[in-house]
Parts: sequence; C-alpha cells; structure tokens
Amino acid sequence: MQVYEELVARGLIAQVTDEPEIKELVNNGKAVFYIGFDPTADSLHVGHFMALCLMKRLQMAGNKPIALIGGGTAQIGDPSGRTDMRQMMTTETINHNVECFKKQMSRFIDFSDDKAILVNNADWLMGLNYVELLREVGPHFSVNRMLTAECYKQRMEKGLSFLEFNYMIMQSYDFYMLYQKYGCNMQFGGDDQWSNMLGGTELIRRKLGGDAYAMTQVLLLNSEGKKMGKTQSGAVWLDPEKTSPFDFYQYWRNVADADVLKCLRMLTFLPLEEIEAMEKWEGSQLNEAKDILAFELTKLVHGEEEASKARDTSKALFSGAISAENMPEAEITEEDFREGKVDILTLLVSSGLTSSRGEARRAVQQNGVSVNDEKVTDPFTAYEKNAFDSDFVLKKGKKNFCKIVVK
RNA sequence: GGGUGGUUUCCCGAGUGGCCAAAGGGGACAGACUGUAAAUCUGCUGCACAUUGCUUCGGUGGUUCGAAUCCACCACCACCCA
Repeated sequence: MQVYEELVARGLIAQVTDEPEIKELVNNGKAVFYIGFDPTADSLHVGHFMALCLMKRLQMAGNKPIALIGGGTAQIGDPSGRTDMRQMMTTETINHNVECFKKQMSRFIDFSDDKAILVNNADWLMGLNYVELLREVGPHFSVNRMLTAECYKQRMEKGLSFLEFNYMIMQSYDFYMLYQKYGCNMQFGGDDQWSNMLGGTELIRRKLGGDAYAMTQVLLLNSEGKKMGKTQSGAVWLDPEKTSPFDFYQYWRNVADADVLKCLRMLTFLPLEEIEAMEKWEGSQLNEAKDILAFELTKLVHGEEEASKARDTSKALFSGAISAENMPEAEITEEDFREGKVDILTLLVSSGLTSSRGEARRAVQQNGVSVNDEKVTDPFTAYEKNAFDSDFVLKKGKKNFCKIVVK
C-alpha cells in the first residue's frame, strides 16, 4: 500500500484539489509540501501533533516537508471557524512562542541534511509594503468570492474585522512565496483551512501560471462532534511541563469507546492490519485498545520510558494497589501545619487537588477523598507530621491523586 | 458620525429596588452502577475555620435606609443608516 492509499485508509484525508495528481506526486516522493503552524501558544497541542504525523508519514515516503511557523500570520489571527475574534498577541509573545514551537518540532521532524525545512513567515510578511502588496496580489482576490468562503460563515453573524479578513491573503501569499523559493507544490492543513489554502493555489495559478495543490486533513472530532485534545482546563499540550506524560496518557486512556479505533488509525503509526484486528473487540476488551492507544501516543510524544512509567502508574493505581512510584508529588511546607498538624482540607488545597477549602470540604462530605485508600469522612481529620514519613497517598475521586511530601 | 439593542456567577440564560450568592439549562466535580467507557440516577457548583460573615452581576461615580435592578458618564460588542 502506498502512502496516499494509506492516508485514505486511515481516514485522514478530507478534501483534495486534484486527486490523481496529488496521488502521483505523493506516492513518488515528488511532493514538496508545507504545513503552517501559527504560534498562538507556547506549546504545540494535539492538533499540531496530527499535522506533524502527517509530515512524518510523507517524509518517510520520500517527500520533502516544509514546516512553516506563522510568526507573521499570528500577528493577524486566523478567523477560520471561530465565533469570536482572537485576542491580539504582542510581538514579544509571538516571538517567544515561535521559539517554543521550533524546539518542539525538531523532536518530531528530522530537519538535518535538508530533509525538511523550517521557515517563519515573519521573514517575508513583516517587511511587506502595503501598497505594493495590494498591487501585487490584490487584483487576484475577489471580495465577493472571499465573503462566501466557508471559513468566514460563522463570522458573518458575529462580525469580522478587516484585520482578520486579510488572513486568507497572508496565507495565500505564504504559499506563493514558498512555491517560488523552494518549489513547494503542495499545502496540507486542517480541514478548516480549506478556503485559505485554495486562496494560495489560485494565487499561484494567476500570478505564475503554475500548478499547486492542496489537501486537507480530517479534523479529529470525537463521537459527539467536538474537537479532541481539549479538556475543561484547556488543551492537551505536548510540552511535559504543561501536560504531564501521565495526564497525557490518561487523556487517551479515557477516550470514548466509539473513538478508540478512529484515534488509533489517525494518530498512531501502528500497521493498519493490527488496528483492523481490534475492530472485533467489544465491551471491556476495548480497554486494551485504549491502553495501546495511550501508550503509543505517549511514546511518540514523550518517549518510551515516560510512556512505560505512565502506564505502570495507571495500572497500579486502577488495579487498587497503591504504588507510590512514579506518582505525581505534591509538596507541603512548614506553614501548612497548625500546632504540629495538617488537616485534610489544607492537604487537598495545597496539593492542588481542589482549588478551595469549600471544594475540599464538599469532596470529603461526598465521600470522594481517601488517604492511602482509606476513606476520609470527617473534614476535620488532621495528621501529625510523622504521618508523612512513609508514603502518604492522597486521592480525590477516582482519577486524581498525588503523593504528599513535606517540604 | 447618527440610531437601536446589548454587557449577569465556567458557558447559555432568567432576574427591572429589599424575599439575590442571584431561577433554569449545559458543563465541571463527587457518589451509585460499571470496563479508568457510554447511558442513567443522586449530590454539588463564589470565598472564608458550615446556621454568621465577606466579595460578585462591563467600568466609575451618584440617588436610596437598601441597587444586578434607578440616574450620569465612560468602555466594549452587535445590528441598521451614512
């Protein structure tokens, strides 16, 4: 099976401009393609991860990837599929994020020996001259057409600023530049980028009479139609400082039954035959598939060692056996003690398991707190300092826990 | 620039002078049931050493014994007209 066929089989491809041509290029390693990443945060997240995987898959098939960091486009803010305007970011923030992105990306993609290129569109966008740009590309964009683009649909009700309206032009310009500088003949991106990407192919055709192609990737949605990789506390980050390998593992270990196979297909590099075999699995057997998914992804992002640790910890924890090994630690200090004792509420708050004493009290009253697997039912329970000499595992609910360490 | 409508606790959204820490829904959290799933049911959801207190309803000032609710100004958003 060739790459293109594999991408299709994995359910990764959403839309393409010219299927036969793209198939031909990609399968024969003749594509020089780019994917853009706007540095809107100081870490990559799962959505980016998918794109990086796609890069890797195509790179392995002999194609040449260009990772474009949108240091310039981030100054504008992509309105695609958004209901509200993005907050404008300062140039300092953007530059900081660009650095973070660069660092993380080089872990996934091999940029050595020109096997892949990393560029920042700030390099050409920031120096543009307004009138010159208007004369250069302006005539080739029809406002009437742009307004009907899918990516602005949601914004037609809420309002769209001129700043954001121009995002499509900037992205088109990127493609136009890369086409000339690096012979980039293809652009990939999330399906929400479709209109922006078409803008580029069109600009290249009109300005240069050249052919360039675009292909979008299916957005990773769960069975409820929501974007995956988000938790109530924000995105699932690839930076271990922002989302610990354990939490990362747990996120995937907890996906819905209906989503496991899809995630395995789209996100892992496991052979398709192996995944197909799992399709017969049902009920609690799916837990095994979830474990494989979680392990594989954690391995890809954080390395095998971290993945094993995360897996061991979770197995120990959920099989009931307490193992303080590899467990997240929370420190408490001298100040947490009153008359030589700490009460349970203070422990919960100091460890970050709950955000306020009220919440901690509720958790206790609702039977959700335990220490070393013993339920704590009295909110006034307090512990002497020597209680922490040996392992002291505090648990809130089924999935939140940590080992308490003094000072 | 002119006009109209709006800004409420994580989100949506009620509340138009005291009975408001603020209805209802969603989400989140905890419990039961389970498979670390889904569905369902229950509880809970501003803060603080719980019957009391404190800080909230875009911002600032004002009216009043008392304001999320009334007045003034400002800011932001949406729509219509130019």
